[in-house]
Formats: sequence, C-alpha cells, structure tokens
Amino acid sequence: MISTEEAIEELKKIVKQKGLKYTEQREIVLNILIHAEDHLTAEEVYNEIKSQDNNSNIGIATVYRALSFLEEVDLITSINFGTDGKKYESNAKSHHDHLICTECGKIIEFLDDEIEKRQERIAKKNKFKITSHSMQLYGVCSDCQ
Amino acid sequence: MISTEEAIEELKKIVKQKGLKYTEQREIVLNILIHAEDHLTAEEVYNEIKSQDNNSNIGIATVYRALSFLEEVDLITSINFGTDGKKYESNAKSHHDHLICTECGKIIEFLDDEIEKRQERIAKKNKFKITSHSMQLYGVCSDCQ
DNA sequence: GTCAGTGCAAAAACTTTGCATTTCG
DNA sequence: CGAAATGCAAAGTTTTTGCACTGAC
Repeated sequence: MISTEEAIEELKKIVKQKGLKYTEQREIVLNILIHAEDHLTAEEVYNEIKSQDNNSNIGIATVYRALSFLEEVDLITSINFGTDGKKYESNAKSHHDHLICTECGKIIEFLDDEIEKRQERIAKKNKFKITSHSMQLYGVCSDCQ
Repeated sequence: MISTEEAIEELKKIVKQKGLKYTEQREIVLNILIHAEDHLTAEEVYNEIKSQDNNSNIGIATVYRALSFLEEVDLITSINFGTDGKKYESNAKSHHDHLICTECGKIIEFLDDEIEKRQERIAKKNKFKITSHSMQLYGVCSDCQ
C-alpha cells in the first residue's frame, strides 16, 4: 500500500528518468485510479475526470494514452473481470484476490500467503518476471446456497 | 480432459435441454477451440474456419454468436489481456492457470496442486461453493526481458 | 526554442444488430 | 410449419492515429 503522494512522486521520477514530460493529465488519471473503489475502464476514467471537473477539456485519446503509459511504467495494471472489457487499477493498493458469488454478485477479498509464494515460484520456474496477477474464485456464497 | 466426442455430445445435450437447435457452425467453432494449440480471438477462429474450408461462407457474426453461446453454456472460457482483445479456449482441456506475457502476448499454461488445494480451503472458510476459478499471472517472459 | 504531450476529429479495429433467408426439429 | 440460427451488411462501440497547437523543461 503506497500513499497517493508516493505514487505521484514515483510518476515524477519515472518521467524524469525517461526524459519525458510531467503533465497534469497523467497525474489526474493516476490519481483517479488510486482513489477508485473499483476497477475502471478507460471510459469510466474519462467520465470520472469530467464529473470531478466540468470544465476539463481532456480528450478521451489522452486518457487512453495516459493509461497505456501508466501501465507501461507499472504504476497501474489492466485486467479483465469478464465481459466488461479492459479495466484498470492502481498498483498503489494492497494486493488481494477475489471470491465472487455468481448469484448475488457479492465480492469477498482475500489474501493467501502460500498461494502468493507459489505463484512466485511458478513464475521463476518459467523465467517470467511477474508484474501482477489476478485470481478470481467463482461460486455461490453461503447466503445464496 | 474430455475427448472431442464427449464435448460435442455435451453440446448436443445442452442444446436439446434448452430447446435450441444444433448447428454445424457451433460445432465447428467448438471443434476448432478444442484442437487449437493457443487461445484464439474471434477473428482467429473465423480465419481458421476459412482456412480449413475455403468454401465456407460462415459469417464473422455467427462466430461471435457461437462464441458467446458456448461461453454461456460453459463449454469454452474467455480471457482477456493486453492489446489482443478477448481470447477463447475450450474447457474440454485439463484445468490450468495462465502465465501471460504482457509484451508479446505469449500464454503459458500451468497447474499447481498446492494452489488448487488452498483455493478449496479458502472457499470452505468463506462458506463458498466454488463453481470455477481463473488465475492469471501477468509479467514479462524470458524472450521479452 | 524544442519536442513531448494534448485535444480534436477522423480513421481503424472490433463487436453487435436488423433483417431477409435458411435450416432444424 | 414455426422458431432458431445464419449470412450479410449496416450500425454501434471501443481504441488508435494524424495533425496543428500547447506547454514543460
């Protein structure tokens, strides 16, 4: 779990390192994902920006470009939760996996150290450098059985 | 691991149960996914059909509809990542999880018994009755590092 | 001042839908 | 025959790109 300030600092550092430019738009996109309750699509990020600041004239293309950039530098991650398309989340959050009830939609977050360890081991064995992972267990919760 | 014939039988059964119709197109799509080495996009399935039978006049829309249908009845599964869009695989394969290279899109399948066991345990602890699960590890493969 | 980044609009890519026609049961 | 599914083309969506302009360094 990283604070907003730390994530923003990290972004500044990366941008500088690459000889690129720091822009408000990238910060806004990152900031929205850090504070989002949920995983957001590009369009949801765009709408969120518009709803936070009616006068913003940010373009959807900039949102897409910012998301691609932020994912490339590993500050955010995209995953897919099913049929909703690509969704993004900030990496500056404590990691967790999901138990999802297919009846009522309830989501329970959990973390299992042993699984995390074994994932690392599997990655190493396959010479993968893991950037993130996602795991969903689908089933029926106690209330719905 | 289920044989092609069993999967086709299963499809016939489901279709009958639902009072729907058995069509060659759905069978072709399912068959292609069963024999595919890789995970395929809708377009790749379409191209594969065309390349197997030049005279086929199947439409891309039918492929999309067949894929949605097969996923709905749980004969195939889709996963989505990176820039390649949604990819499908047959469920008539032994269960496995995925290591996905975010650079080149390569997918490595793996299975870890210990993880499977712990997933069961977590489900039990939360009084969930698991129906399925999916796990993806995202990272950079040895070729792309 | 330079050049990466932006906004806009247009293009490309991807997916779904409407409808006449065909096919399964 | 009647309903479901198909093929095609057209319409929607989503994402990327070209280009002139702006702003960070």
